[in-house]
Amino acid sequence: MSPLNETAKLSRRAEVRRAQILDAAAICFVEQGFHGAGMARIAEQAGMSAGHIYHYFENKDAIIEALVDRESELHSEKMLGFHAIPRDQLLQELVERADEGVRTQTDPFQSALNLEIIAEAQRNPLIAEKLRANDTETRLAFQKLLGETLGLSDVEGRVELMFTLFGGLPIRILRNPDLDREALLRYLRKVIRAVLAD
Amino acid sequence: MSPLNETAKLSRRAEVRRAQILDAAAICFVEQGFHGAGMARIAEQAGMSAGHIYHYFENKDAIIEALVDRESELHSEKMLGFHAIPRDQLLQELVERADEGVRTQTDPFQSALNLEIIAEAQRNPLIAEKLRANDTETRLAFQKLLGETLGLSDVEGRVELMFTLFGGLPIRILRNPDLDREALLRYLRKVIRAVLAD
DNA sequence: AATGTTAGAATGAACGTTCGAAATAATACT
DNA sequence: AGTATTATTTCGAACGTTCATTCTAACATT
Repeated sequence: MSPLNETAKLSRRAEVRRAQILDAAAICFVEQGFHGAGMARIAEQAGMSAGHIYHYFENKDAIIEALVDRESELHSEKMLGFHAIPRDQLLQELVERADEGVRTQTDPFQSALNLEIIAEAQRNPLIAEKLRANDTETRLAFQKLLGETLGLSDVEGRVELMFTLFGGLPIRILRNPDLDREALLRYLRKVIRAVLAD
Repeated sequence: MSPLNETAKLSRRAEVRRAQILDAAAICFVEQGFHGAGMARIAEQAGMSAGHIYHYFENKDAIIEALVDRESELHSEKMLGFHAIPRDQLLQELVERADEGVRTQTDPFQSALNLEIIAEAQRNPLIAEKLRANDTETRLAFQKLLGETLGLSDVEGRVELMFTLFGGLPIRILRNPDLDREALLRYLRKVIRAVLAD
């Protein structure tokens, strides 16, 4: 075995463990909140002792930081995926994918985790910075998409409106769990067309 | 002094004290979150001892409950205010008052407090119920407004979209503190017209 | 004097974190 | 190959701190 192989194996092992902890932490944070979830509870969910978590994360804060990084990456990937769509199908695709966005953003687990991260960002400057960096990245990418591919002007306002709308869905589903997604979608599609039309 | 007068005076006194505590708690919750803010810190901000707060509130949970009640009432009043507008001015008014809504919902203190309440609602069923009751009340009132005053059909979807949009602003301002409110407003007004048109 | 009001120390529970030892895996040596 | 040695992983008990809450006694007001 080459040293490279060994290190890679060890790293992979550690990565699996880290992912295990992050999965457990996500569940606990959703159920009890970041401050409500104790390390003991997270450890139990991850199937290891509390003390052992500290071999993979410096402290509790580091766990939520890693969790935010992981979520940010997923979010970025989704957003950057739009760039692969040919320009003559883009508007149509955006309208049609609206319901996928609604489904994701109103998913009980995902929306709860999003809100938990948002709440933490309010008093943890590092988390806030991570969210803002991710927002800037995806916002500029979407602006570029609307400007270059669809040839729109005044892209800042259009993107802010779309981001406000989809970003607001987790709160919406919390305030009205019986939300009629289809009724909302009818007007959401109308809004997308109105905002992304010249 | 009549007993009535005495009781009224005492009640008023107690009400002032309660309001003092709620004001202090709101500040602390915004700064450190519900779980991060200690009773000692709240007491200091309110200008009294920690133990004394328990003469006005049974426990810490009761404070946030009262705070949510107070915010809900303010929210309801604002929403119900639209009913006083004559029908031929309503659409115009709604479009024009959009910037007032944006200002309120993106105000640093107010939006932070809103998000704090949202976060607490995620794991405190009583708070969640209060938010949902308030949402149902204001949602139905707004649906009635659109249906009866503007004569619109399919009001559920229209209202859900508008509520998602304004409700999403606190998250938006957190993710992008440099949000260009004017740019957003240009499209927000467009959306209001598109959603509230027949 | 009596009743209502306040302060702040005391209490007990919960939590994040540390630590030393036990178990397990990996490596070296005969 | 089989044993000895070293390294790594894992555990769970112990520590120190923090925090909500209670309690007792002092203070003010009527």
